[in-house]
This record gives sequence, structure tokens and C-alpha cells, in this order.
Amino acid sequence: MSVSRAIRGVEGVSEKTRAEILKIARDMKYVPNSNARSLAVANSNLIGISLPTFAGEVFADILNGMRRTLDSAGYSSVIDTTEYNPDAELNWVRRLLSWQPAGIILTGLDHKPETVELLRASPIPVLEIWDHTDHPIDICVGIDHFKAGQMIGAHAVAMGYTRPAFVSAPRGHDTRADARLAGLRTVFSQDMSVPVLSARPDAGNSFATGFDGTAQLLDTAAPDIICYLNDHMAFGGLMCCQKRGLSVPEDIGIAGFNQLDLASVLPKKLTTVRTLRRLMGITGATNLLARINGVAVEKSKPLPLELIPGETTRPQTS
Amino acid sequence: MSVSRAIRGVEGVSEKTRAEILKIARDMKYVPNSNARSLAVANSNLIGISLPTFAGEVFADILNGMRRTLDSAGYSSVIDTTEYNPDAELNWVRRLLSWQPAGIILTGLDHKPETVELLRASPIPVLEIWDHTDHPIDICVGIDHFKAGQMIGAHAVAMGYTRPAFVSAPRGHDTRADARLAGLRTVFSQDMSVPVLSARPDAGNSFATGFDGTAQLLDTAAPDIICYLNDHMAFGGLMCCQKRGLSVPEDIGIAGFNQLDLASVLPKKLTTVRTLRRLMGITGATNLLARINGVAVEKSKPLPLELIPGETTRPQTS
DNA sequence: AGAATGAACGTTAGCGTTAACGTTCATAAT
DNA sequence: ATTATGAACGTTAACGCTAACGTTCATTCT
Repeated sequence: MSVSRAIRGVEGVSEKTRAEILKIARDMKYVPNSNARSLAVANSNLIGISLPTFAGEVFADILNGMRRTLDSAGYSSVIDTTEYNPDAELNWVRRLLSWQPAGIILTGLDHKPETVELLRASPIPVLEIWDHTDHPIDICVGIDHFKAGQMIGAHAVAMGYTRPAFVSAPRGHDTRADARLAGLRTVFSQDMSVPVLSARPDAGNSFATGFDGTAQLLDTAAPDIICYLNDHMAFGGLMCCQKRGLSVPEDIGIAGFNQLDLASVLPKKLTTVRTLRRLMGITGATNLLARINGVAVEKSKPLPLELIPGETTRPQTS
Repeated sequence: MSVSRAIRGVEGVSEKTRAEILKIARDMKYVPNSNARSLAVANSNLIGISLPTFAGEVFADILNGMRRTLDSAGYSSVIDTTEYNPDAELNWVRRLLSWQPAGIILTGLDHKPETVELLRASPIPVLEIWDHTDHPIDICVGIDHFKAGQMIGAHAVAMGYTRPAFVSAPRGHDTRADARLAGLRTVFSQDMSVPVLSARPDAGNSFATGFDGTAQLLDTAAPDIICYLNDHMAFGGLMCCQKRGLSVPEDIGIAGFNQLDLASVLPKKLTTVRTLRRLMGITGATNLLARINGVAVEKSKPLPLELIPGETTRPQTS
């Protein structure tokens, strides 16, 4: 027990004995056994994190914020990607629960009923991140994607665009994309009863998907503004317009999302929506840690969005 | 014991009993305790993965390949990022070892001596990925970055460029960048005794770093070809040249690295080097699994590189 | 009929740790 | 001198699981 106390740094050993113990431990290259510790105290310092994908800046940024926060609190992360497949998520949650993790972080709100049931039944704190809802499984930190869509739509209307289109998620089950498109649609149907066209090609990567989706829309219709799932896709779209000799923003407007790094070097500033992804990760992780430590936190924290008007949409019509 | 056998799916229980047990387990929402299992069998089905960063396609691709392979073999991953800091890596390895993981994956070869010692002393299989060496800690799968630098240099020389420059890693301790620059330098110093200038700004993201590094080089010298750490930085450089009215590849050549997604939509095909990152992840993970299962594998597997000539360097001088 | 066989199932002990409580013993209070 | 005190350190049992070995009993063989 003195060894256990010395190594954990808790009270009950004299400094002299502690020093001797630590020296011997070093000499014999002692490595503690976390499995035994976790078994004895009935919980671990692991936190499970589930993401749709590692691709793209978005989840990398969120993850970065979360990792930093969790790491400095002494937690390790068991990370998985679901590729937007709720079944994969369920399987992973099952496996993860067997480790008695201190907490679980899921991306988004689109889970199988069984997953929700499983997590609600367990005493483990759960954070849902990226999306926003007033009724999370446990706690949530994110943005309102429906509102984001409305925000883009309102801007487009204000700039005098009348023939909107949207290039959406290439594959899988991205409910955020759907929510943004829905938000966009409410604006245009209310204000002008205009349908929002959408394309959803799968070209292997975001840039190419933006390019192909744009080509598809331009071939079949004549939109005067195209909104994209993110800046990478918007850049693909920009390239497509450029190739076809369309001038942006005169002939056609382009709006991205997320304000990604790429935008910092483009000669033409991209119209986009700023999302505070790192902050989201930090806030989410901080709230989860509080929850783990039994401190009460906001059930549901929305993060602000900001529309960044750029040079790929028309300036305010006077 | 029958319960244990039934749930693990091993021999020694009749099908009838097994079915009954599984039904009851489901009804009572039984969740196995991996900590206890790992304690009893003295190893876990966790695999530790250490990466420099989550940012960028490169590590996301490698990680993706590894995760897929490990996941389907029933392993979960404890993932950490070191931000190119060997001390952070050491701390993480220490923490990780306490979980008795089945295997450990590190990025690159640049570890603290203590880290290497610790890992050599433990019986746990270790994979080093991304870089290549003939003397890995245990096994390794990667590419030879020095050779990659030589490959780019040779191409530049063949295309008649004579005033080379390199824009390198923004921050931290990226030995791959150094190795590529060194490779590039051997070619130019051997063939033409020309120094390779280099810039190393830190502008917050790859695109901006490429842009700033290029500006810096153009302000202080007159390179006729600039090689970049990766395609994103090359794109930043391309934007900088374009802004200054330099025509590519006539006035100046641009060479990237890694053949990233972005390149697929650029109007001007980027000269770059193709790296098989997903394959590397899959191969690495597969070899590690073999090693875990006691099957002998290649100590050190180099993956092929391919120079992709594009339109941002001059065509062959006739 | 009796013995041999082996699948099905049970018992025991141990994995390394820690919570809870027990012991020791120098020092202080009476 | 005796007793009380409490910091320092030790002992025990339990966490949930599985390897190893023990028991049971229907079936088959002689």
C-alpha cells in the first residue's frame, strides 16, 4: 500500500519513504497496470470519441480542441470513425462501454435508438458535439445548422440572388448537410417561392465533388448562386465556373461554409460562414470534464455563427 | 465459466445453453468488463497510435488505412497527437504502456532515447510509420524522404532549373522536411554546386505558410523553382506568384508533395510526388497485426514514390 | 453388466490494484 | 510514568474475468 500511495502521490507516506520507493520503481522499470487500477476503482481515465471521419479540417479542428483539453486533465482518448454509419457507431459504443470509460463523445445527433438507449441506461456522461439540440442524450455543444442555412439564404436574398442551388454531402448520412439545405429552403420558399436545386455527386474528394456538382447544376439549370457544404467544395465549384468562363460573382455567386484555411490565400475572398471549431472542441471537452467531476453544466450550449461576406457573392445591391 | 465461454464464443458450451445465456445477458443489459479481461489475460485489445497532428490529409489518410485494418481485427485505438514534440511522445508512451496494449504505432523515427529504450525493453510490438529506416525499433513501413528530395531535385535539374529554393515546415521538429531538403541539396550541389535557399515562415496554416514563404524568397532572391513541403503549401506559393504577376512555369517552377486532393481541381496540374498514404496505413497495420500474432514480417518495408510531372514546372527541355 | 470415454459444466485461484480498516510507535499531553 | 494522539505503514478483501483443472453423466465399447 505504501508503494501504491507513493506512486499515486497521495497522502500517507513520508517523503523519505516515497523517494526510496520512486527510486526503486524507476530502477526496476516498473510500469503501473491501468487495467488493474480501472478494475479496482470501477472506472478508467479513457474517454471515447466518435467522429464521422478524419478527413477535412472540420473534425480535425474539433478533435484538436478536445484532445488538448482532455489530455491536460490526464485522460487518454479512444477514437473511432463511423464514416457516417449509425450501425458502426452502435458497435463502437458497445465495445467502448466495456472499458468503463470516464466519458463518451459522439458527433452529431443522428444515432440509432439502441445507441441512445444504451447510453441513457449507463451512468457515463455523454457529450454530443458539432450539432445543436435542446434535448441531448446528456449534454451537447454545437451549432444550429438549420439556422446556418437560413443565414446563408438571407444573405443570398439580400444580395439579390433569385435562382439558388446547393451542392451537398457526397455520400452517407450527413444530417448537418440536410439541415443546412432545409434552412436555406425555408428562406427562399418564404420570400420568393423559389425551389432550391441540389446536387449530390460523389467524386472521391470534396474539391472534386464541388467541381462535379457544379458542372451537373450548370448543365441542367441556370442557378445564379450556388451554396456548398464547405469551402473546399466551394473552391471546386469556383474552379468549375472559371473553366466554363463564368465570372464570379457577376454571372454566379459562390458561398462556402466553415471558413477553412484554404480561403486565406485565395485571390478572391470567399463568402462563407465562420464556425468556431477549436473553441467548440475545448468547450465541449471542458463541459464533459465538469460533468464527469459531478459539476453541473449547461445541458445544451449553442456556439455563435458569423456570416463572412466575401467577393464571390455580389456586394449589397443599392 | 459457462457464461464466460458462451459470451466469448469459445468451445465448451452446448448451443442450447449458449443461447439461453446470451438471451439472459441481453435482457439484463450485461456489459463485459474489458479491464478485468485484460487484467486476467495480461494484454488488451487496444492499440496506441501517435501522430504529429490531426491537421492535413497526410496523417488522416494514413490513420484511415490503419483504423480500418485494426478495427476489422477487433482492436480499438488510443490515439494521441504530439505536435512534433518528442517529449509529448515520451509522456504518451509511458501512459499508454500502462494499458498493456497489444501494439504501438509511432509516426516517424525521431524519438527520445528514453522512448526507444522503454519500447525496446517492453515485449510489445512497435510499428514506426511514414518514415523509412533499416534499423527500426521493431518494424517499420514508410517512404524514404531523402530519396524523395533527390527525386524532385533530379526532375528540376532535368527541366533546366538552376536556382532552386525550398519552403519548409512552419514549426516544430519535422525531420521528414529536413530529409527532403537534404536530398534536394545533394542533387544541386553535386550537379551544379548551387545552394538551395530555404524559407520557414509560420503563418498559421499550410496555405498561408506557402504564400508567405514564397513572398519571403522572392523578396530576397530570384529562385527559378520553388519546392514545397506539400501541395497545400505549393498552392499558397502559386497564389503568391500569381499575385505578383509571375507566370508559372515560365518565370518560375512550382513543385509540391503528396498529391493531395486539392490538386484534382486546379486548372494547372501541379508537379508533385505521389505517396501511397492509405496503402501505407493498411500495410503498416497489417504487418503490426502479423507481428502481434507472432508471424514473422519484413522488418522494414519501403513504399514506392512516383514523381508526377505537371504544368507548374517546365516541360522537358529539348 | 461394467468400464472407458469425452462433452458439458463447475470450482479454484490468481491477474495488479485500491478502499477500508488494523497495527505500530514516536511524541505530546496529563 | 502513564495515557492519549495521530502519522506512517501493513493486512485483507474485493473488483470481474479466465486458465487450469475437477466433476458429472449420457453414451459407447468390451
